[in-house]
Amino acid sequence: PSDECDSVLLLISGRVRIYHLTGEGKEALLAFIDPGELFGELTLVGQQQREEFAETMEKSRILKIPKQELLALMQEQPDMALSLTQLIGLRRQIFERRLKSLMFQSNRERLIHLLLELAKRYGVPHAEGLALSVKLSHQEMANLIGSTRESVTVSLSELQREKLVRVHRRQLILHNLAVLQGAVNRSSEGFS
Amino acid sequence: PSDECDSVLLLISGRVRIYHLTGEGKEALLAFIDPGELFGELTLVGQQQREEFAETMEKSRILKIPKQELLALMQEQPDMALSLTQLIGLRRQIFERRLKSLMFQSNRERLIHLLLELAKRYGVPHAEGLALSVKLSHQEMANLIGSTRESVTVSLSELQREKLVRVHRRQLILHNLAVLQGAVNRSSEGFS
DNA sequence: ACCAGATTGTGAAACAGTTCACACATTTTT
DNA sequence: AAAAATGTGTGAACTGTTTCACAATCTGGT
Repeated sequence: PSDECDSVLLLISGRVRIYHLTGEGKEALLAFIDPGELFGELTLVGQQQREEFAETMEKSRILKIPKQELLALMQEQPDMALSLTQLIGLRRQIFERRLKSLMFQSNRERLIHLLLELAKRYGVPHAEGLALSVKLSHQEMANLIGSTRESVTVSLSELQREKLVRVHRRQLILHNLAVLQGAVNRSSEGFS
Repeated sequence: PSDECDSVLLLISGRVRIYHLTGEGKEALLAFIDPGELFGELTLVGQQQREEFAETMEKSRILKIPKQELLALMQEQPDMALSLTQLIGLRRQIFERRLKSLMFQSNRERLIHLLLELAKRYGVPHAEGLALSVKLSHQEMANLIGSTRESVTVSLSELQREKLVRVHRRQLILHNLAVLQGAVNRSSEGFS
């Protein structure tokens, strides 16, 4: 934050974490950026100052795109404008869902919600279910769901005991997507 | 939700609440829509099904804009596309901030954060500070910050005792914006 | 000005989650 | 293959928040 704010960033290779630091030094993890993804895109909608930190997690190559150029491009190419709108909107949906999950759900439910979101993005087929192609520490998961390392450890072992999840060598495998879904929704499956 | 999803809504007059129901019947209040504001706009970014409920809080007039028409308009008028992007992005920022606030802040801090956000949107000058032009019950505030009615009552009276806030006849007056800000930020005021 | 309904204040008990502290295991470095 | 660093498991004490229950108070409608 407090950095200039006149460009959008495109990650070419590597990995970036977007996070925010709390007063008490806790870290609220907001997003991971994967290669080919844009970030810092809210500068386009008039954000004057960045609100969070971005940090590379490994050696990364980043392309800086001046805001003005991108705005000009959007003017000329309606399709470009549309895709950017979609990008922003899609991420907004993700934040909205996380917000709902955080508002009234228990620690365990929030963890399940996280696993399901990760599955959408990083899920790869696997003999025993769906494997996640990212390796996160309990601490990182805690930072994603607004909880503590210890609580994640507990909830996660609980899920393992219930055979809903397995952890092999730091890799997560979700066994029963349907049951996990059910454990989180319990309502909202809409019936008008 | 589970309703058709091929149009964006524009509120002409009245008031709308956007909310989500938890499994245990709790209500997560996501947003208020005021006259002149769009809602249900995420259908533009490919949302196939609505994820939350929208309910009028008073007699309201609503204009339904078919998604196709709006998309066509965006193609023709780049400015239109841009404003829509901005709308979506602006609201995303609000959700992001709420998320951060929810992640690791206490009940009291979340309430303060809410008051400050409300001040931005509904604040009107007042002899003793800034008055909010909306009247919310404690229950509604609780539903906005993912807490309970009783906790809001307690935190709010605490703030009154500290002379940071006053409630007149259901109307909130914030006395000391700066102190309230400080009570919530405590960090993140960026120093690069 | 009244009454009915909604909203607010408050305290005791229960609970979920955090914190702290330390043992144990796994991964990475040299 | 050690050694160092990082990550995980677990229990006891503590804390903040929720829940429940009820009294007190506002507020809008007639």
